[in-house]
Amino acid sequence: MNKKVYTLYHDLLKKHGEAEKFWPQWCAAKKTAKDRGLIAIGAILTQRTSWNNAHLALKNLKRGKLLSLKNIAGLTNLNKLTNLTRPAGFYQTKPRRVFEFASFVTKNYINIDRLKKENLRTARDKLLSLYGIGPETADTILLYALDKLSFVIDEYTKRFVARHLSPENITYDFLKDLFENNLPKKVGVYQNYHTLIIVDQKGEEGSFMKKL
DNA sequence: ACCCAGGTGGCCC
DNA sequence: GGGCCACATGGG
Repeated sequence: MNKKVYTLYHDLLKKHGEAEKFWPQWCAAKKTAKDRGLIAIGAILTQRTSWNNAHLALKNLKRGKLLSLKNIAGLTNLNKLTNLTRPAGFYQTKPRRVFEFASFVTKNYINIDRLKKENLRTARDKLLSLYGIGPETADTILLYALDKLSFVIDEYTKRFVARHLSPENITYDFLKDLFENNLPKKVGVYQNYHTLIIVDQKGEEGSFMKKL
């Protein structure tokens, strides 16, 4: 099973090509602090929600000048944030989750580029300590917003594993280790692999990195 | 009128 | 530590 993890990656590459071609505007080297904030906010908004609905909420935030961690952290109440993110559902929890994350970044790091400089283990532990950020959202933020070496285990990854591998167990940490222990330690590989797993199941349009 | 979608925290045992 | 459950919205 071990060797097969990397083999499957090459199969996906052969079938779909580099995932980066689907989101060239967000290649690691080109990402701005704004992009990183947007990706992190999107990661929270898409929890248990179709990307289309999260996308509607992101467009509302952009229109309302709230697609900004600093602006969100500066809010005195959550009314506007709640109304703009309503399409993403869970209006009683998601706005608060976004606000808590934005406050965490601005209070402790000033901006997300400073958080990016944090040690991976420390950053992950701190993200996990925040309200509404569990392992999947933390890893999504780490891998895509901060370009850190942290593989994402989501529903698509689990289906992919069930379909192509026969893991001893399917706990989050076991599957995360399965990928991380059998791949080159390269952020580009992690990002490409995870994105291709999704593209393989639902097509390019469904990619998390769809242009806003 | 159903059913589903890149989870999470709060229960309960 | 694991198994349930509520949570909200828009699209098929």
